[in-house]
Amino acid sequence: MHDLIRQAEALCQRSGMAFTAPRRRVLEILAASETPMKAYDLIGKAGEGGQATKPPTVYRALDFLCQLGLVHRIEQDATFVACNHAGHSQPVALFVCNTCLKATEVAYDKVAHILEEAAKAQGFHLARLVVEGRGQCQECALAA
Amino acid sequence: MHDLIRQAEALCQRSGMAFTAPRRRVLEILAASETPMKAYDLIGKAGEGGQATKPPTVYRALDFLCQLGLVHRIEQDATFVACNHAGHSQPVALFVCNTCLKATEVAYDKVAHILEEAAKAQGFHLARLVVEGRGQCQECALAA
DNA sequence: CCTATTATGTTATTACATAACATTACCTAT
DNA sequence: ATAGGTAATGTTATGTAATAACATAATAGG
Repeated sequence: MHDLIRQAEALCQRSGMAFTAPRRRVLEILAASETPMKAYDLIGKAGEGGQATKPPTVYRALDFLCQLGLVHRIEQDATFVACNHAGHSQPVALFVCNTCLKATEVAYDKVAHILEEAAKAQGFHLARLVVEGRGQCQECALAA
Repeated sequence: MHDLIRQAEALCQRSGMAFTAPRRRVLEILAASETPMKAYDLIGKAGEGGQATKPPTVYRALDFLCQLGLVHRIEQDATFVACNHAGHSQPVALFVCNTCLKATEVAYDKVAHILEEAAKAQGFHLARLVVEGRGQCQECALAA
């Protein structure tokens, strides 16, 4: 979990990007969270000493972290989650449990490939792909 | 294009649901649009005689139409598009062109299947799947 | 040290969506 | 026919998500 912060530092160093205080705080909060978070929950906690901060501060940090692949945005419900496989940004699918709300991250190379082919068959060139699911995770299924 | 309206009528009749005026108007506007529309564009046009109406009116109609599979919500940018394959709601992927903004709908049974297997391998039971893409369509690629 | 660049701070606003409650339309059982 | 239930719409207000626009500060390269 602190791994993620160290990886972020390393990644920024290599790319010549600044791992500034707001970026660090947003990533720390997300990394510490069990579940994906809404932007305004972050806004309420990402200031100095856990205080509230302003929306643009958080949204800019999120944009930055998403571009680096350190954070993923879940489009279905506009939430954000820290990435497990920090850095090496392979395509991932995100499955969110309707019960515990935790997100499971899954690599999906083969699927991406099939979709690219399907798109290509229609002459469509894919630049970005979003694959998300909702359902029930194993733990919650067993608990039920 | 009026096909879609007729299919909607038939579908509602069969299911015992009412194809009311606001639902019809929202579907008509979406069916006539080349590109996916934002909710507030619909709110500006879905009233009697093309006048503006209130948000809940439109959001309720959209929920209804989405549940019936007559309309799809594109999660990436919170837009709505009329469905081509009205009624028989097989899973679809939506590819949006960054240039002309039109959405291409593609069936993806095989992909859905693979993803279900991938999820199952982690004990995750998928209830809903979102597959969306961004890129460039054939026409815009040729025009460039 | 100056200046271009990159990032943050700040204020205000725009865009997206729903809660809560009142009202209307329609069906059906008596 | 009509009372009562159900499903849908109308209405008001508010909650939630995101960005525009401009000012200020930090930093790196010449």
